[in-house]
Amino acid sequence: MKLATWNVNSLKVRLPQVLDWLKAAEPDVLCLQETKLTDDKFPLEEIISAGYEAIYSGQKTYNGVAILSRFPLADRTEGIPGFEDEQKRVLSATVNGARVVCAYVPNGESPASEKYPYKLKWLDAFQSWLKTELALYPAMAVLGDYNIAPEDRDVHDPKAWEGSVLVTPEERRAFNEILGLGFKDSFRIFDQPDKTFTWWDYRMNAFRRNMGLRIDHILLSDALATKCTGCKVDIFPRKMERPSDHAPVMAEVEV
DNA sequence: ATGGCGGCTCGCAGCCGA
Repeated sequence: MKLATWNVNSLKVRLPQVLDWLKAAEPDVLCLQETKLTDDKFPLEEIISAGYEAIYSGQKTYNGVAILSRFPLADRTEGIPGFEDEQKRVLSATVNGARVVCAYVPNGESPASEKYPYKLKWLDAFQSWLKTELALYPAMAVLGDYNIAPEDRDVHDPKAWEGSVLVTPEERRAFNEILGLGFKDSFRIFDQPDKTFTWWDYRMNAFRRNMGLRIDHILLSDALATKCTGCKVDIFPRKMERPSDHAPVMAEVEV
């Protein structure tokens, strides 16, 4: 089963690219973030025509998550139970015996911003909830835009980024606490090319200069990680006209 | 060098992203 994640930065704008990528990459499950669509605007017909079913949790202008799947999606849940949040950032379902969580972690803006403690609180609630979920669902995949570059090798210029949001010790600690529950960063199970990133700023020709960060991740519970046969970032969509600033990531598990 | 680009909106300027 091929599991993928992609922050599309507006599904309205990126729908043609998403449909093209489904054909080219043939994921069985695709988690989308930043759909920026209310549920009544979700392009369900087009997704179904492409051979996928979909669940979605959206809002106007910001955030919004969706899961597309070639297999039936069961037991849909939305958000982090017990964590009050207007922002649509989490959606989960069971697919082919695996529990799939699609997450859009808050950005944080800057360590001085009030959005930064919100991000840390959010991550704390997310981690607590994942702990209880993992006990219920040993075969679990948590895919999404984590807005955290876990290590310096996930940053094009660690010195320039030092102290910035996405790379602070607190955010990295939160990421490692999730791993500590019993998850593996599927990308790091395998040898990977140096300077592999999933996000590049639209400005300053950042993509052409590969000035990027690896902030989109596929975490697999230990039970699924042992069945993982590969994980790759696909930078092809980032090269297209009017791209998302993020590239998709895809992992394969034998189930 | 705090800009840059691109998406959004009861738009024509200001917000948010990362």
